[in-house]
Amino acid sequence: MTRAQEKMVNCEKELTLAVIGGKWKMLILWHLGKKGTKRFGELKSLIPGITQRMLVNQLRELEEDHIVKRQVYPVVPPKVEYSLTEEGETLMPILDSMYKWGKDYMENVLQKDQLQEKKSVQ
Amino acid sequence: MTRAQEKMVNCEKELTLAVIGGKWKMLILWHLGKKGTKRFGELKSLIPGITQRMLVNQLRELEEDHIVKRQVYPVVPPKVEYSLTEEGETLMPILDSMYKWGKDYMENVLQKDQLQEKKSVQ
DNA sequence: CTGCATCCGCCCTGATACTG
DNA sequence: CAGTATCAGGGCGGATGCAG
Repeated sequence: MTRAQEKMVNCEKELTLAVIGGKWKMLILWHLGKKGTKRFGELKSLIPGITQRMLVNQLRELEEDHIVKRQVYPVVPPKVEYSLTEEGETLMPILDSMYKWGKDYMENVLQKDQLQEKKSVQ
Repeated sequence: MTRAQEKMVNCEKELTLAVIGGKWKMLILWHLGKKGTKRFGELKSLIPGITQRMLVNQLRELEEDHIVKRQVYPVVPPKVEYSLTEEGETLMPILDSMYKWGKDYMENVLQKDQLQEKKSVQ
């Protein structure tokens, strides 16, 4: 039983969520998908606020789920590159649509919320 | 600041995840989207394993995010109906694509995993 | 540079009992 | 029927220190 399978209980949607739902995973996938292969340190500086522990942790889970590929170069100092697998690439359309939905939602719904707050204050 | 906004830190994708990412939210949205308006008790029996506490909790958050509409009928015994808002309907394509991706992923990737496990056991 | 180990606090979740 | 109140447990995530 893989990591993702343990989380999927009711429906295949849950499986997808289990794969991309980690706190930092969408950001990692986004960078790897849009900008291609990245080194560990590059990812770390591309994602403000993430700790080393969490970056390693999330990458390991994505690797276990066959979404991200890890390439180690036996040099000193160490060099490790991460990239999307073919399966990982197939997630990008979903991330794109989630990005668009979130953007529209922020503009449409949340803006209205703020207007109503202002009204009720007056 | 709404519930969803508090969680969105880096990117609009995170906002979408904050809206649908609750443990039972996708299942709730799925049932309301595919089968239309449902009463509280109907939802509860449609989602095996969910507790009353969590069903109330997740519905309240979806309501706060303007994804689900709550209609109360002042009768005895109480009758409360839940349905998707217009904003909620716009989530359905994303849930559909997540369903499809999860299904493909399960067939392609996870099946291969199981084959490899069998090989390594032999 | 890239990681692992440990400790720890907090939130999410579940179980249970009670109510209008 | 449709909730609310309370308590307890577990896991996720942060901080820090060490290592190859």
